[in-house]
Amino acid sequence: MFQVMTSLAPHPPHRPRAAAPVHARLRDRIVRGRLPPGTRVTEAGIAEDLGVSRTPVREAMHRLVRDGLLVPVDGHGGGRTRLAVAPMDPATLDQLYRIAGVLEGLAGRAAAALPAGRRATLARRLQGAERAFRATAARRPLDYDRLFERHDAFHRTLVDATAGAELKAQLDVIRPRVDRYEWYYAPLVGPDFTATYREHAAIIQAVRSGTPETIERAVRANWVRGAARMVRALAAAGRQRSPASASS
Amino acid sequence: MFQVMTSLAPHPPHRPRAAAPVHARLRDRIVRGRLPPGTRVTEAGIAEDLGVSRTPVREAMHRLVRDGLLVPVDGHGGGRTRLAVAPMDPATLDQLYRIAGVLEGLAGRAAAALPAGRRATLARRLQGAERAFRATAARRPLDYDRLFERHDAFHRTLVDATAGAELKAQLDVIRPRVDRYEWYYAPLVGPDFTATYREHAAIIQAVRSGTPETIERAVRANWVRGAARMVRALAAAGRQRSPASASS
DNA sequence: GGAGCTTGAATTGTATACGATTTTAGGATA
DNA sequence: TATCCTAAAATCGTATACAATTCAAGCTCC
Repeated sequence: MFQVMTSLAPHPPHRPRAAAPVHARLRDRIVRGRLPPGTRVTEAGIAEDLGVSRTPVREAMHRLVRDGLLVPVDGHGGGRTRLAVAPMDPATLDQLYRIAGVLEGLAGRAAAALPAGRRATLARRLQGAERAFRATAARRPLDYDRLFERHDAFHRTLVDATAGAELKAQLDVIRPRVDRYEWYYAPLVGPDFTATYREHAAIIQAVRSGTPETIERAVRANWVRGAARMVRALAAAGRQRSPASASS
Repeated sequence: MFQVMTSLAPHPPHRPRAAAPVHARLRDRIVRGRLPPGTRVTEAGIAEDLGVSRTPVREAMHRLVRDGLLVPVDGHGGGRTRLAVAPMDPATLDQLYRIAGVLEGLAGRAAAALPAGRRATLARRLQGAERAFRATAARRPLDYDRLFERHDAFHRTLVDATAGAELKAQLDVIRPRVDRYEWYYAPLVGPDFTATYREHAAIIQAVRSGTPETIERAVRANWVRGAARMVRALAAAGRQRSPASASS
């Protein structure tokens, strides 16, 4: 009887839309690593933690399963589904980034069909987003939180201007997972981002005056090569840790 | 007290997994057109109709929103979300098919990386699926239900053999919507499917001995041209109905 | 001392009660 | 007759109760 409204509004006996905030908070916790891969998550636990009943938590957890951030765990044959934070591995990373690449590539193609004025505007906006990204990447100490936002903003600028509602929705489905890998492993890839600069510049140039194929190729290359960089950095970090773990 | 167990098992007081069947049944009703676009759907109505409580219905409806088969309707500013069966229009059709094209194209690329034996097996299986498709398409009267299954089987054969789990999941997200358009408009496109035969043959040939790019192009062309055929047939049907509606 | 069984705790899935807000129908009035 | 106001119905979001199943620990028996 005492855990009601421990977290939100002052006293309203009715809190509309608790499910959305719960989903957002849980998603962020997973994406930012506060809930590491493999962590078991229970409805009652989260409900008590966030001060709401199981109902909205349940809804949020089902959405997170669809987002690919929670996965059913255990064989436990015909029983109910126990959930845990989805694992992370290089193979999944590669798949995810290729998917993001073809989807965003498809969005990019549409830039070539834009009227000249809007196309130029888009190129200018991308240039601005890229300038902000580079500025943040050049700062020391490196603020990876802000850098993540800037990088996201660059890609969103392109997608918002070119993708239809269906494509945006489709991109929204994988974005949380992609974001999680970005959040975890960007520090391993940095602090040198010249390869990213080059690829972003190619995208901007293609948007400015390229064919649909040129734009698509540039966008896809950025994602595929980004994944490769990340996998390489991951393997390097693993090699570094490997001997240490053998000695201890 | 009397509407309990009006529909399912003999007497089990507990029906595990009511949500999944509800989702499946509702999805099929929408895909097959028994719930036409624009139909308003309420939790209580479906619950009574299927003989379960609102809870699993609510879960199913939320999934259907994510599937894009139900959409929030009405402005009604800050209120709750009223749901209706999503509308259908040529622009959405085009977007969806392009998305399916790039995703399945990405899957197809992986066929080129298969060991020679499995690659040949896949080509043979595709050939078999295509043969079954053509046989069904040649029968009169045309059984569009069966034809739908055969067509689906061809594409599934490719995807199952080449796509990773992430890509399959991504394809599952748009499949219901694509299926709905197929179901509604395939009869308008038929009964001549020679263009589809040609494109499928190109896919099989590319899978047999093409480069990743060749395969991807063939798969994408099939989807993009399929959408174009459907939009054209739709416009033709509209032109036919248009004068009639003006006269009546 | 070890293996199998039994009981209890934990957890999910479903049903239902309740509150709040929007929509809509009906009536009164200008 | 049209419009505005009022009240009731409809509907969604949340909380909670209950059923059922699984997992684990402890106990008994060989």
